[in-house]
Amino acid sequence: MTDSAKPTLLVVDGHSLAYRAFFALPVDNFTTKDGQHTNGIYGFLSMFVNLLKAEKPTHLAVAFDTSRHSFRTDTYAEYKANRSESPAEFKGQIPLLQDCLQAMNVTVLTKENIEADDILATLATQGVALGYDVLVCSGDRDTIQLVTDEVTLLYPSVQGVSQLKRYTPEAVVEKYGLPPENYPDIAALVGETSDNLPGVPKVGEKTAVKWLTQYGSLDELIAHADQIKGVVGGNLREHLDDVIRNRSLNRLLRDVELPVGPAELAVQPIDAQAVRDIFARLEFRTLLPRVFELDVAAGAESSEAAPAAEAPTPTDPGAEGLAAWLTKDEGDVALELTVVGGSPTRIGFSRSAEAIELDWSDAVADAARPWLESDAPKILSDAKPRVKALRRTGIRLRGLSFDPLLAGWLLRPSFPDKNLADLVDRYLGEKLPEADPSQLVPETEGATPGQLAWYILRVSAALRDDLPSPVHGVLEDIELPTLDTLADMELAGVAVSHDKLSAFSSELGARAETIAQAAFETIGREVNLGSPKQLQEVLFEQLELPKTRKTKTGYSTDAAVLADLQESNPHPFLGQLLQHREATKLRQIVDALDAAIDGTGRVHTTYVQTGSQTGRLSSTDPNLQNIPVRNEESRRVRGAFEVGEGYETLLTADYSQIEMRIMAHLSADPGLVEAFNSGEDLHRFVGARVFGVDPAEVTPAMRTKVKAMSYGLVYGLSAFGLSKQLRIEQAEAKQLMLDYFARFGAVRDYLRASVQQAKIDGYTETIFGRRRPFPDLNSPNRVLRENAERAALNAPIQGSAADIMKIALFRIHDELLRVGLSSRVLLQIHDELVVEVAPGEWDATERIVRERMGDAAELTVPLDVQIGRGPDWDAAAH
DNA sequence: ATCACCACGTA
DNA sequence: CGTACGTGGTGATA
Repeated sequence: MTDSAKPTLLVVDGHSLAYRAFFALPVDNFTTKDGQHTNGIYGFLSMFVNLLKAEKPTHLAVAFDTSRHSFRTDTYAEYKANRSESPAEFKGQIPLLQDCLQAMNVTVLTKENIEADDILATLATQGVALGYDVLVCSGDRDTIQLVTDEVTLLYPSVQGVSQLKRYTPEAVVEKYGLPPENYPDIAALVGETSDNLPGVPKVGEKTAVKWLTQYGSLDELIAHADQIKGVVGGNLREHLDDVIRNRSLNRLLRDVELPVGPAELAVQPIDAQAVRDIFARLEFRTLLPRVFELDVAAGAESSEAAPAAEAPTPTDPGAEGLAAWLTKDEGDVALELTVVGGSPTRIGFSRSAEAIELDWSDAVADAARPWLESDAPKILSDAKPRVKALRRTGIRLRGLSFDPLLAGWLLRPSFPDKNLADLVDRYLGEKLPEADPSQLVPETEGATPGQLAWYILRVSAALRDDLPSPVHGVLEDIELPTLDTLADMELAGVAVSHDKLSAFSSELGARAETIAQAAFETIGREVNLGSPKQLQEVLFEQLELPKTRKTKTGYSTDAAVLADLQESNPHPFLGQLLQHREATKLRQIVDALDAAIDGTGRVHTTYVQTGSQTGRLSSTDPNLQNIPVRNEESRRVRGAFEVGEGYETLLTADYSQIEMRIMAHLSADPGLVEAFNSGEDLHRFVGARVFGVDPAEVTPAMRTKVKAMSYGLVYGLSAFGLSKQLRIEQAEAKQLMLDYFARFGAVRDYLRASVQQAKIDGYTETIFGRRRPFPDLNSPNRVLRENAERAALNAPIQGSAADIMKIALFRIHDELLRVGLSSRVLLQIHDELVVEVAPGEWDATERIVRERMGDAAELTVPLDVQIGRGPDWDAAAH
């Protein structure tokens, strides 16, 4: 605040300042990994933060133009007409800048047909009337007319936006020789090139000031225009109309109707989480502390500093008191289990404002067991590892009713919060007390299990309020049952033969070595064949092969590129390199898998339930969803996945063409629906339609083409991409697409409509109500927008397939348990399941798997399930 | 130690 | 200029 007790109102022209920043900052340094330019946003915010820090306004607003069209262009069509269209890269930054300001709780004002400076003029006038000191910050000279004793203009100097010159009445007089209210007169005479307002020829600032001083005002000057001598006098008389027009156009409106007045513009605390979110998206790092510092300096009651409700101090009811506490029927219970090395060590519970906690012991386990195994609803955060830990102690937890981590992912699958602390921060605006891990004796105590349970309870209530009902349905009907199933699958693991793997590894290692030596022989020196950098030297400098596809750091040496090179410029090194890559890659997979085998000969992956944006699972440590299958040799890895001891055989089951079936269902395309109901091979059927021949006459080449086209559809493939994949001319690819859509037009219509709907809703939805937001669908940045369009096209299809598989998976799991079979599901690979079948259970298991996969969803086309049987994964494939 | 990048495995 | 993932090596940073 200024020395006086007067409030200070700061009004800023966002458009003109961001525009200056846009040209002042090099775009190369301000582009996110997605390709979004941020130089204008960054430059503006940097200047803005400095401004707030220096001036400490009590009231604040930022105004923007809505378009280049305004009431001024209505009166004078050429107004600003000479300005080149502002670049799309700039325009795209404005909405994001406004998002930033919104996150900082700064009022953003715009008005149709009104320029930002008119909004500034209006607020300045109203502010003065209310007795405020006013600061106007604009890059438009016309705002000089606003300067008075109470209104100071901050104008960016030519050096850049960070340097602001203060225009007080004295400063204006010093610079222009006339008081601020006369500046528009000067401008009217001189003209304003940037606004396409021509003035009087040969008249510059000097002459204008001389005349205005002499006659006292523009009106007087015009009245005595005939007295002015010389060429300039004649020019003035000839251009009087221009001068009058200029003067009327450069007068700023001071009575624009606005939704808020200065009094409602009091500076607000920032929304810390929103600022973090948007800054993370824009990849602003250094700006974040500067903005937060500002908040604290202003003494604003920031959300960070908001007095958080105090976590209760948990009591220990003892094993005796525990059962009684748990069976009180008084509302939701959250529980937190501390797990160390896969076993429970401590357990905490919370109900409303109460919290209890106990060390884990047999007595505690026995006291809690009836409740844990009952249907009574339970809330756990990151439940899967805790469910697993309990299961290891022989307790099968039931009644899981909510997991805030899953709920948070369903709500924002693109930015999943990693842990409870993130959720507490985002949904409660509080800091979860955490022990400082860097200190042996932490200064701050971490929350105890009982307190964590209390936080889980509250954060879950907040999340429940935010979950749209279809999304809540996905949580309850799909994700929670799936979680339970995954816990069992991970615990079971899959038997993998160390002997097979180590033999294979040695073979591959020896082969890689032989190939490497031969390759070194070929090029006459030894290089690291695993280093793309060194390979580029060999290929493009030493061997002088033609340069290939560019990457960020040079030229690509990937397999597709090498194969192309081999065709155009055959060289023995290329083949050797490809073979070496194949052998080392395979060995790496084999070794990683081997290393993951536990003491009982089994490998336990971890399924990350929040691991994708579409609803699929992901698999880590090790990833068992990318085990090779595409060529004969690599399938030996699958051969190492064996039926475990005590079991009879492996069963594999997969959905055939599930994504195309979902397309048929969603688009209701009569041709595609018929294809699936006819029982004919899909690609043969489609090929027959597209090429107008009998199914029997569809050649392999035709089948390959429509197959690529069908699969490509699901990903938003372009004619360009299709031509590249099929190695055909773009024109032919284009024609293929036309022929395809001539027969299956409803597919194209559906895909178009689905993206269109997503643009309106801001998200896509699967058949079961899973949503995925797409903020970039309306982005002016073409790369960003088109990427979002393809992802949005794919999301409902891939996501619905994921939903269907999850439903089938947990129903199979549950039914196997319910009917008392020992057979168990081990792996899920998106559209495939691997099941370990106990002796004598083949028929029953096969029937359950087939039926539950087949009826997991009611579509207009059947869900086809292929089942195979064998002693190992490779042999069980059909 | 940590990160970005390339390359490559799967559905 | 084809969606969704995870892993491991290299080479540059800290």
